[in-house]
Amino acid sequence: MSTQSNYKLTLCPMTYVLDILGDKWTFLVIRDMLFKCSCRYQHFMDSDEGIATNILADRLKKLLHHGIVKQQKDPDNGRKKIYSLTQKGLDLAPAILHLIKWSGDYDENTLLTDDIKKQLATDFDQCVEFVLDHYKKEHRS
Amino acid sequence: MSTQSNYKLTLCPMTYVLDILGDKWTFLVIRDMLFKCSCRYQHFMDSDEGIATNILADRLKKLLHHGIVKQQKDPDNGRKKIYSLTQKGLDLAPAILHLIKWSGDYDENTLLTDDIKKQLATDFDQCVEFVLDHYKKEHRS
DNA sequence: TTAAACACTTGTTTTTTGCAAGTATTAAGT
DNA sequence: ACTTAATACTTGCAAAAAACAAGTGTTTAA
Repeated sequence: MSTQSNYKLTLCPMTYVLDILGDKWTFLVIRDMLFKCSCRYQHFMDSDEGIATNILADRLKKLLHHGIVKQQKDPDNGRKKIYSLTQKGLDLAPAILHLIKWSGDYDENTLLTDDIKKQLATDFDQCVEFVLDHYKKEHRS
Repeated sequence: MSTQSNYKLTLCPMTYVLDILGDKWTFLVIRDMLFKCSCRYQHFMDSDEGIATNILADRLKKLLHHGIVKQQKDPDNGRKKIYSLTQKGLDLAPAILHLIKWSGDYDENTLLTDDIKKQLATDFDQCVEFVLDHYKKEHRS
């Protein structure tokens, strides 16, 4: 970062990020897709955090509109819709994983194991790779 | 990440993160501290996004309570309070910078220069270092 | 000792969320 | 073909949170 002088001006705008992600439920929907392989409406509804159905519908619409999530019909059952992450959505993985790492460092009731905390600390990029590979594997079958 | 089997169970909990950061204004306060060297109430109030005073007071209280921000009296002027980030707060820098990088990749109206985008793409860790060094430098003077 | 700067608080309106119930579309069974 | 059920939502209403406007307490400078 050579142009030290004006990094304040150029680095700080977050409107785009916050318009899309500045909301707990949006984050949780993406988390469910990335880590729990949720891909259907009911999966998100069943999540522990208990999202309301109108909020879920709203957030999915927003995520579709922003091209973070895509939707398709289940070829085996036309009643079902399958939601999945686009590349744009997958590119959020490092940021989300960083937040998870952070919570592992500071939440005294974290559910992260010492093993995983250690891997996040020493091989962060590899952890991201692992998560993405795992996601792609699930979405081929 | 060797324990492939149950990473879903162990990686996904984000309650701690979202209780603290699952809110647009909290994020903006931290952003202002990290990138704009805001350290006083009025700085945050003056931010472009236009936070309301009661919301700002609430979020600062929350951030103090969670140990992300600390508060001290200005030795030169007892009317002023100086807010600054703790190590816990500074440790959010990589996650926030990742989100900024992401917005640079996908926001067609991004304010990030090509130069900075390139540096974020090729030397992400160095960018984090730079931001943290810059912060520490400002908070010594 | 008065006035003004700074960091808030309080009260009210508006917006968003959470909850419960209902609806539209597709599919499966008879 | 017709009924029933599954899935993915929508709608209406009460409660919570945010936005807006105004006021307050403390410190300091004149």
